[in-house]
Amino acid sequence: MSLRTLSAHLGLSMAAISRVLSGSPAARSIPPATQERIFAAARELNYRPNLLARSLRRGQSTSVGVLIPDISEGYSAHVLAGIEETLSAAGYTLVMITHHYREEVLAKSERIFAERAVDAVILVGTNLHVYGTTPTVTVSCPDSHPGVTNIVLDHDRAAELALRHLYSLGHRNLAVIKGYKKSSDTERRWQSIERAAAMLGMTLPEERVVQLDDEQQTNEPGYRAMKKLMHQSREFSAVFAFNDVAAIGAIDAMRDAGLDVPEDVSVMGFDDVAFARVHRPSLTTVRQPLHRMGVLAANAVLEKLSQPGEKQTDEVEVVVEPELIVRATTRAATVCAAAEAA
Amino acid sequence: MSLRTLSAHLGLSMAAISRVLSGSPAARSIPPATQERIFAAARELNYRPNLLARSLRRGQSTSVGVLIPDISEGYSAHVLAGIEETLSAAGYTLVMITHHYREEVLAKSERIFAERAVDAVILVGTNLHVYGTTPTVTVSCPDSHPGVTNIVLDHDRAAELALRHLYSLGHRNLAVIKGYKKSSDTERRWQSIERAAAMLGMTLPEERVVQLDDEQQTNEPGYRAMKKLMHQSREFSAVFAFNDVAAIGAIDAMRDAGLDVPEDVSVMGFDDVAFARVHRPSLTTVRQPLHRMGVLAANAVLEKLSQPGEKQTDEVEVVVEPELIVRATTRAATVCAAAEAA
DNA sequence: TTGAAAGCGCTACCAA
DNA sequence: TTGGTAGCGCTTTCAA
Repeated sequence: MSLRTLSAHLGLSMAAISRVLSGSPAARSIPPATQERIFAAARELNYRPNLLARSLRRGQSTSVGVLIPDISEGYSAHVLAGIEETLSAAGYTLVMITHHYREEVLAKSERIFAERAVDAVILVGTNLHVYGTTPTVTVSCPDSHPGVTNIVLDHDRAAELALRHLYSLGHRNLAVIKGYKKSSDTERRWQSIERAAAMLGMTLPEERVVQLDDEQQTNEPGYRAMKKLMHQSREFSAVFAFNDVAAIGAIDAMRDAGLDVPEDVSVMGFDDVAFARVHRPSLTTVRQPLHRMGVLAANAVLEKLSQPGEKQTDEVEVVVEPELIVRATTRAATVCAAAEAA
Repeated sequence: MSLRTLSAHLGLSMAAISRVLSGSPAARSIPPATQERIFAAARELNYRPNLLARSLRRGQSTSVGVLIPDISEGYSAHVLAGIEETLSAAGYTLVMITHHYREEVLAKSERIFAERAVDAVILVGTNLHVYGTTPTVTVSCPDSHPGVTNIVLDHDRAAELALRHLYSLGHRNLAVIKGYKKSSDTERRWQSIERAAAMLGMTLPEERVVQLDDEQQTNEPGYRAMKKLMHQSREFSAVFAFNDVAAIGAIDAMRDAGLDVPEDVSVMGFDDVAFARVHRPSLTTVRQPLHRMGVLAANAVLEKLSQPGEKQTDEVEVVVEPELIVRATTRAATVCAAAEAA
């Protein structure tokens, strides 16, 4: 079922039919009666324009490349859902690549996006690679780049919310589980935590800081990190984990070591993924509006595509606000821990 | 950077270059020296073939349509990850549509897949819609269809594993939370449960059966279902939930009603999604090899595409085996419950 | 061993 | 108001 067949069937030129069916402005000069006839025939013969051909001709594919670390759980999935909803409602298709932090995939992504002629690229939780002149939007990218819109959480605010909460509960000796070194938020978040700690007069000695050794979205990296932390120090009454899964892993490790959460130690997660609320004890955490960040990224792409030619060269940051979600893993520092701090 | 520019640059015909770069068999008759020259130039000038043009010409797009209920958590995400890994390793791209069980989206999906000229379609957890002659693979589709390969769990075996486990712990009075009515596994699973119950001599009176009222992947539908169940009957010592999130919702509802799991009631989940292990108490559940089901679906697609012409007309079922994962939410029936059953 | 040219299905320019 | 036609970038047949 191509335009040619339809044209033969209707006795009209392919040009006329194309104009009507693709909603071209030139269709205004075609009488309503003819238009109706065309629509009817298209419906009846079940005609679907071939988007490959249209894309080739128009030089745009109505598709957007999306590069994410993973889909199977948590962070990326929430963002991706927001992106998918928004872009597919606008008629776009995603060319999705998951990289699992592997260099080869990241390198190959550029080639794939170029071959598929995507109109724009969205990078989620990934350090920026080069995509030439393709309009680019990033989510949680650590650095700014000319012409790139970056959707980021206000990490300073997030760290402040978390630490103020712990401080107000009497916690002075904080331990931190930093993110996996390749995760895009790791450095930025850490700097914000240092700043907030300094502001509140909380110290963060080296032995109370550990780092996730894997990006794996299970509790294991958090479990290992906590083991290591407890080996280095016992002088903490609260732990701030890089994300919710790590927090849960940490809780498991402490339980196995005979420590109760929140009785002995308070734990703070990050992200507020779906199971944070469902976990027992339910997780106190800092919510990132992940779904909305996906929507914002998609909208930024759509905006860029709606005004072609206007090559922006300055970097734009869209900052979203975190939210403190207080649940069951944080409570007032025990007398003992408070005494230590004094 | 098109073939034409490359051709001009090399002083060779587009035909020759195309043959070499696309790995056509006809390239064998081109001397290695020339081939090397072509590869070098392509690399140097950063040439990427336009896949839109190639697809148009070849009549195949190296893309596969994937229709899933949702991406943000659990079931679909695990399957999707398996599909994505396998197909992207084979050079395919996904055209992904999430339908959230909405009829309009399901209807529109056919049009989108046709327009994007996907080579095949994979439907996950979705009742089959019509995709004409496009090679189709389904995951957990309730019915069989001519020419369609269906990847399914052995539900009879799954129900038997679960019920035998509960039976062996002394449970006789079982309650069941059926799946959301639109979920593709609901009916099939329910029939298997009835069969297994009959086999073991366990009864399933109406008042001990409830149904999820939403497909939402949170604990709320399970919470509501359990509330309703407790309103209808208290004569059960074990609950078999349709999936893990529902099981967790049910546990919450029982806790709020003063019942302890597993002390008073045993709970059995389904799927073994990531947080089932992490939840406290950790969930006894029937594991579906979701990731592998995704891989199998993708492989079935690749196989179909590798042997064109061979139109299969008989339905093929690929049956995968469930696995009983015993954790902390099931234990021996209390004396009281056992006495009631006697 | 290499090249010329047709044509995949569509859109957009120019002409009528 | 409508139609003819060139051409998007590629592959592949046929000819040399």
